[in-house]
Amino acid sequence: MHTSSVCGHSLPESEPLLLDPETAAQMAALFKALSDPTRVRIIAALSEGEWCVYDLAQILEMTHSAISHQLQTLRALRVVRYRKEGRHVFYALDDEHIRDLFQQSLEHARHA
Amino acid sequence: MHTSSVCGHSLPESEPLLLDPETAAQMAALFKALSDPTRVRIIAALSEGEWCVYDLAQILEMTHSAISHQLQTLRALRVVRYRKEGRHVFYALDDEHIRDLFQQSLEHARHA
DNA sequence: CTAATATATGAGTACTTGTTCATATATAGA
DNA sequence: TCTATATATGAACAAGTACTCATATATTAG
Repeated sequence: MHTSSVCGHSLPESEPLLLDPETAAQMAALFKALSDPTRVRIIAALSEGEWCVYDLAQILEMTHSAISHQLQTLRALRVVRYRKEGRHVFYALDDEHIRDLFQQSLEHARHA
Repeated sequence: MHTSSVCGHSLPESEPLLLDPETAAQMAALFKALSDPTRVRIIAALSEGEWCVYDLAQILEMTHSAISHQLQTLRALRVVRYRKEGRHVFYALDDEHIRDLFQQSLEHARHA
């Protein structure tokens, strides 16, 4: 009978160890923004400056619709912000943290 | 007639700007490891030390099967390594970079 | 005004994913 | 050996996702 086996290892009793589900979900949502190749490429482009949907579609060689859908996803995640100028809508990174995560993992990918 | 509009903005010609699809896919795969709340909580626990499947299931209050399936996913992504000891299989973080990404986003989540 | 351009968005669809359930394998203890 | 324990794994299923296509909206040019 044992309700909290530790397989012979000792639990650090004062430590959190278990992330509360809410924080875990929040972190997972952030990483989800970067868990798709198209969004990674969009963020790569936006880390150089702001771009309109039209140019992003050309740069990534994808349809405007596909890009626009992904941008709505990134907007919902508060990763990007936008600015209207005439017929164009310019998108830019809104969250500095995303840029850090992106850069850090880019360096890792490049010599891994 | 224009095949490379820049919406009035100038392209930094010497810059990459566009991430090659292969690198983008590689980065997306890494972030995918952290894009699920269950995996985030597993990684949170493993960042404190190694744990066997049995204990992880108790800590997260989930079935052994669900935990085991996720661990196979993390193994495939080379995020965790394992060590057999008797009936138990102890898992630990294999990739130091994951710990960095995890810690960085945890700090962000905690005062965001 | 009309026509063209830039973007947004809903529906549809193929694909992926996270879990449960049942079952299989492996090790330890009696 | 037989039984209980620890983990792994395949099938099934519901939910989510990334795209295409068609269409809608908004702005500019003529």
